[in-house]
Amino acid sequence: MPEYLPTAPYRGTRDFLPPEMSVRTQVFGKLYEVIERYGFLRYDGPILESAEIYEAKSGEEIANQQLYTLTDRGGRRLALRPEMTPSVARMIAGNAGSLQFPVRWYSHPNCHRYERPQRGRVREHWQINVDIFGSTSASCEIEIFELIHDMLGGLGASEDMFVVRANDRNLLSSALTDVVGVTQEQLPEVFALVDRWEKYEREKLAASAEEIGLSGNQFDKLGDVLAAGTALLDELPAHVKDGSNLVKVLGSSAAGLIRFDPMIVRGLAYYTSTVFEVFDTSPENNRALFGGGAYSDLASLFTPQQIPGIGFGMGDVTLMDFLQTHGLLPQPRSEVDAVVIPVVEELGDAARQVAATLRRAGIRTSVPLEYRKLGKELGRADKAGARAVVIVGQEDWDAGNVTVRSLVTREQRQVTVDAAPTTVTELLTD
RNA sequence: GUGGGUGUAGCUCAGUCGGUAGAGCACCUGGUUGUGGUCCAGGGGGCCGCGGGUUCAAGUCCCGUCACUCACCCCA
Repeated sequence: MPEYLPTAPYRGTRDFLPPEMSVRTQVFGKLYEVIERYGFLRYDGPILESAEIYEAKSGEEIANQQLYTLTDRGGRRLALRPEMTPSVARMIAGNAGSLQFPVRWYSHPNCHRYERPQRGRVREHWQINVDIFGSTSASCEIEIFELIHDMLGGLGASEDMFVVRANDRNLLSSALTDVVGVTQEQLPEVFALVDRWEKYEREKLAASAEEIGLSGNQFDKLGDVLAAGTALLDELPAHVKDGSNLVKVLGSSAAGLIRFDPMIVRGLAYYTSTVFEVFDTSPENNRALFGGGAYSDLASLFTPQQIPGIGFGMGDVTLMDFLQTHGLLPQPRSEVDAVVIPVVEELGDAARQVAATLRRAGIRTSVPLEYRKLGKELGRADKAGARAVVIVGQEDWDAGNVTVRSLVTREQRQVTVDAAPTTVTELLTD
């Protein structure tokens, strides 16, 4: 008995069969269109990168536990990219001399992380990355927030289906040190505590706070700060607020695009000021849909030139969950619009000639690759999603005619060969 | 890495007290030599995840293992 290899894809990766691929193509095609409407240009890069570029900035978890690494034949340590930001930082740094900043770039790479798969998380995901490099203006934040709303809106989402929660790490730092009295040394740990504030029960949070060295009083004050919303801003020093792009956004006509939320922190180490996460408002998807933030000096690994930026990554897994939950997934496209069927095997050549005229008219057309009886082919054409067939029979063909039949209404018409494309088009546009 | 759930036909699943492997859908053929979706008749398909144990006998009970899945950790 021979041993066969498994047909299932590698754990945490997915095959995209044509129906699913069709849905994805439509969804992402729409997103590309919206993004490009803002003037963003698409780029791409290698899936393999030097492992070093992830070890400094991506955060310990990704580098130590989630990175797929390998050594090439020359002994170089490589990694499958777990995210796109270090790659694009490398590209920007390497080409900074010839770019006119600020630049708007986007990409749609597949990224790999070695993790345990579950809802909203796999080992290979496709992530749309959108970034603006070379500007620290608050207009960048505003444009990114507008774009997020337009992207989700373009997919059919209404404003009540999602919320953009935004924070500024500098505002939070100030609140923690100036209002709660957290020391500089405690700050990273308190950030981590804030990050899980919503997930843990109060006792668990209190225990963590005590471990960090916060008093009971400070812990209560921390809770007040995180729940304060925009009222928190009144308690912060003027120079901190003056330096915050997010405060500028909140004072602009774009304020309605976001909800200020001191609880948003995000794990990635390179964010330095604005951070945001987009949440599905339906309870089934409690995880953040996607998120991003601003960084003051992303390319420091590659160049002394300081290049700031802001951007976000939108993963396909959580996005598809969101669209499915809200009934926003498009239908897969049919295989073809029309099928040309020869009634007898000898008319196969004639059928191909007719099909060629339909294709020249832009009609997606197939001809059966193996001869079958007409009745069978009509059924197969219908199943393939064709809405029209062209029947090529001996008597018709001898007279220069074919029969065009609608698979929807069952009407059929005898027309000349030359008139077939127009007749099919009429049926398809009805 | 930790914990729970589930593995039977291509898909969804049933399988009682351990006693020869089932249904629906899908697929193929015929009824119908140039007209499909309905209907009728027939047919192909199974290492019951894998390995071991108990038993006269295991899809069923026990142990192990792998896979899938959900949650934790973390993150898109």
